[in-house]
Amino acid sequence: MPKVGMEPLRRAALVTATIDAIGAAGNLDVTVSQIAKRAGMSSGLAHHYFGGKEQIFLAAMRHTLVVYAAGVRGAMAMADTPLERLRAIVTAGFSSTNFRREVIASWLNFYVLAQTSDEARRLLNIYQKRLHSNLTYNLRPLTQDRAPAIATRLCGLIDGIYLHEALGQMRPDGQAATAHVLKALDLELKSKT
Amino acid sequence: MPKVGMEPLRRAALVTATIDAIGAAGNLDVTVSQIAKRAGMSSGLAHHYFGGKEQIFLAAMRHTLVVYAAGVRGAMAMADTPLERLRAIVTAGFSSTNFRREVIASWLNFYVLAQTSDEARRLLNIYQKRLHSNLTYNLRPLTQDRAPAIATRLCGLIDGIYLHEALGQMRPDGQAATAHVLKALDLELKSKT
DNA sequence: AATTTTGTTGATTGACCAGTCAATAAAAAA
DNA sequence: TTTTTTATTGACTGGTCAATCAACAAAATT
Repeated sequence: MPKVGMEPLRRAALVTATIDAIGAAGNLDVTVSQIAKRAGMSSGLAHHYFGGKEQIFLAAMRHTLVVYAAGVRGAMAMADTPLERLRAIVTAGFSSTNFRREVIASWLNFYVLAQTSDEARRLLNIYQKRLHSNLTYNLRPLTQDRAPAIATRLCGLIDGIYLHEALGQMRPDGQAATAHVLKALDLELKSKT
Repeated sequence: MPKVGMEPLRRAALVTATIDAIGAAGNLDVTVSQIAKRAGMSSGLAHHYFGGKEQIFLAAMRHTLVVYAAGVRGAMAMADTPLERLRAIVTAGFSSTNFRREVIASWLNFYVLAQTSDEARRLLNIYQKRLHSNLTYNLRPLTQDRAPAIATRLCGLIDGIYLHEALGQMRPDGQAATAHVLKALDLELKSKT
């Protein structure tokens, strides 16, 4: 049976299976066997490729972040002005790819993981720093030295609304979420102080 | 040794021990024995009073919410105008009581618990609804029918900034957090649409 | 004084699971 | 062809832990 060149396929399968499993369980109490089964292989193989459970989680987290970053970059590339780019950043974060139940559940659990795992915290800080700096950079021409503070508020609002949608009993509504953040952006831009 | 009337004392000790233990561990992988030891009793007794692990967590969550709600009520009672009450709500949420590492860590983990436990989700929804309705009620005289939407954004911002402080490597800064939310409130109030 | 209620412990049980390992086999390299 | 590398499995081990239980003891009730 062994076909050569399986490693990347297996790793990818495990990563998406992990996100699905976390989404299904709602927490990180997911066994390696469950993940492996979902990915169509034995638990031994999962250990073989990733070494341990935490490394599987971290790989899933990295993947989530990479997908998110790619979405933001893609959306920004289509925009010509700072304002359009700001809108693109917000919209991309609430796009259907990043705003599915399983992905949201994963984020929530990564937050918790970041409290104990240095690597998880590092990854989360990269995301937060990048979001903040993307916003600041594009806010600068519009708001000068107020840009960093505004970016901080927008970051908070984005993550907060994300959280709210995650916990609300209703199906996550990316449209409404986006509209709220854009409204806040609007208010910030109109203000002179 | 058995002194009568211990039940309420034991329950209270277990609840605070649970919050401390979650804060120390950073997640819900806290054993009943650890909690019991921290509260100065045997694991059997913890089971005796609460029945099971999840119920201990839920009791801790209820306690956190009760303390939070009391803080908000207390701060609101000192205020005379809607605007002052709005400021009180925001400030109370970031007060030193609610803005300690262990409490923040507990909140984060309660978010995760809410994904699997109906009772946890119910409790969290109560908190969210109450916050939203407190804000809406006091925003109404100032902003009429825009109040609910503004309240939604403020809720999001509060929770989002709370989250950010929880995950940042620095010591949580309630002052700065409060200032950001109040600034956003200010912008919303100045806007005519 | 006898009985019931309340408080308390720590051992035990039964289940679960991460990580290891020996075994097997196809493919690639020597 | 022999050897090495890569792929794969599932059984096994050692450890952990939630929940239960028998036993003991003080206080309250009868």
